Amino acid sequence: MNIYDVAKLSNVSIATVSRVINNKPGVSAAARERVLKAIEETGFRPNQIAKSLTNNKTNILGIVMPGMNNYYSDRIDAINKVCKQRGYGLMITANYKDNNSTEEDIANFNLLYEKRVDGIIYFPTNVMQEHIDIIKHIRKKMPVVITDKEIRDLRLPCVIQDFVSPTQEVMDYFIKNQHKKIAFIKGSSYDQSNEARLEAYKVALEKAGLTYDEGLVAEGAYSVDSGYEAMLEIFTRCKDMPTAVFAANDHMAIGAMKALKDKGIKLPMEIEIIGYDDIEFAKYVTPSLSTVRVEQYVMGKLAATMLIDLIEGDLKDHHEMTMGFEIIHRESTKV
Amino acid sequence: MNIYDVAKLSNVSIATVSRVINNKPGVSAAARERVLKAIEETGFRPNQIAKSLTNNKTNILGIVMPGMNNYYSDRIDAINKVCKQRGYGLMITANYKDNNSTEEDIANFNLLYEKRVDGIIYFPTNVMQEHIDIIKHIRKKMPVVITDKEIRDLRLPCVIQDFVSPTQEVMDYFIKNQHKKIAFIKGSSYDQSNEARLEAYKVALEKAGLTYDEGLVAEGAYSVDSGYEAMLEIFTRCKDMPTAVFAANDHMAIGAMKALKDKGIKLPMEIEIIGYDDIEFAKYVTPSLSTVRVEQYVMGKLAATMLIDLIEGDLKDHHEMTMGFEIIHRESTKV
DNA sequence: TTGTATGCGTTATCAC
DNA sequence: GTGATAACGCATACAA
Repeated sequence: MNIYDVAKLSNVSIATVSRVINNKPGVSAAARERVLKAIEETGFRPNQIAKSLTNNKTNILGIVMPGMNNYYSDRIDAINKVCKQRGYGLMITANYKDNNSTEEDIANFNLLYEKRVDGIIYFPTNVMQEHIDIIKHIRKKMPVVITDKEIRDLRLPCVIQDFVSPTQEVMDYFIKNQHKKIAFIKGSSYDQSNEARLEAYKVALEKAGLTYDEGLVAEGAYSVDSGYEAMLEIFTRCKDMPTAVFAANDHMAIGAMKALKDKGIKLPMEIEIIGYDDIEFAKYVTPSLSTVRVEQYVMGKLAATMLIDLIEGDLKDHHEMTMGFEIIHRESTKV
Repeated sequence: MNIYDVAKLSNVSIATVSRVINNKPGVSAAARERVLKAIEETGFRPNQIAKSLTNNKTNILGIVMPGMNNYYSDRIDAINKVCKQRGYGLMITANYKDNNSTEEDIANFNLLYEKRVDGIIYFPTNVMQEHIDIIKHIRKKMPVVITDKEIRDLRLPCVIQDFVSPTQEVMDYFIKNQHKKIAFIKGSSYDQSNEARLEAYKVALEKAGLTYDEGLVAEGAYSVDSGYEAMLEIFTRCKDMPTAVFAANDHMAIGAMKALKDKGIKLPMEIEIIGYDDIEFAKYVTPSLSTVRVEQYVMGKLAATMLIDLIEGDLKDHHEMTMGFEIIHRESTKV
């Protein structure tokens, strides 16, 4: 069933059918009626593939991301919503290889490029030269928006998540409260943002005249269990117990809290702990978890809006936004 | 940049370029080399839109779902992974209108149909006649696989989530343990599966010779907060305190636990509670939450595999699977 | 082994 | 107001 069939059924040419489909003027009421009737009766739906080929526009946005999980679901939800509101579809590609293999990311970029999506949103973790090369190539044909961080030399339009300032602010809080032994449970090191946070952690220590102790830092994999293990690891390694803990996400913070409780340590009296993300459960654990909140939903919305504006030419020059954050104090900190 | 350009650069015809791109035989080594070199140099990538138009195949799967959230993220992740492994892309459409408006679902089906995806996975909530009509139309052109439940009269290939048996089993457990007042915190009533569960709840009561008390049932919206409110609602309505609670998901169960703790009620001694989903946090709340586990990841994997098998003709007749489940007893139940 | 010509389902240009 | 027809980028049947 195509416009030829509809044309035949309604005794008009395909040009007229096309005009009716696209609500264009220049069609007599009688003809329009006949065409509409034929469409109604046959259940004809225009083939957007053919349309895309002629128009050179797919009305589809693409996403290149590490993998679908709870952390990203709000962001994706927001992007999806913006897409719908503005008449776009959404193709998602994720990286299922260990450590977010670069080749897989490249394959995903290529897939979206070959599908001729109108634009791409990229959630980077470990950005290599290969990423930069392919983005350079792709952006000649379609806009690419990046979230979380910028890429030097590329000046992509972006919605940045500032990981450094929250880390500084958390550390400032701990230091102000006389903590000398501050543990840091970091995320997977293949995600460069974690190195940035670790760096901020070190800088804050130095600024306060405290020496960096490797033993106080452990790496988790963003899961509750890994936070539990990381906390135990720090305990077995250190002679002096830490008196404060900063975890790179709430899941690990909650795992760490569990480890501390199992050891009979009182929170927040003996140890203060702060997480990251403000997941729904942060306020329901005992003690409720203090944390850093960054609005993932807003982030997705901004990125998608920026991309579509770019596609539609409403935005011409470089655009860059930075997400705000908020430290939420609950029962796992003293103040 | 298209095959004509590549053909010109390598001094061959577009047919030869096409053969090289698709790794087809009948090309001299020399010609192949020249074409490959031209592709390499120009960064040419075949336009899959054009390819789809000739082949009548997009290599894209579509999803029609209520909305992206934590509950679905595992399932989507699995589908995405299967897609990738088998060479498909994925388009996701979600329903952002209040109460999952039927019109929005229909619009999503139409979108995917117009994009000529190779097949569709549908996550139904409230199935109306309009859904049935459009699926009947669409399935003439592409396979549609449904998850969670079957639709009478349609006999779609499906991966069913049996909500009734777990409800029965949970009720049997409570009844065996001498509970007479069993509260039920149900999910949104626009999702028909919740009505099925409520029905199973009533049947179980009747079977045990207990009378159904409306006051013991409250509706939540799947969030922790709504579970908290639902629990309070039941308390204010009932003279006799319930001694057992079954919640339609873990979020609401955890909210209910919080409400109970706030009232100074001891779990599980005074009230036993069982949730649904076995989310990651179920084992980390205090007391850890007993719950019903259904493998969402497996469900997504099965559905996607079924759909692709259908598309590729590896599966010809009707296929139907039912997901297993498991009741996991932790500290919120006595046994 | 290679090339030419046709078709896929649209949109858009142009002539009527 | 209407209809032929070229074009979009590719695959492929057929000819050479």
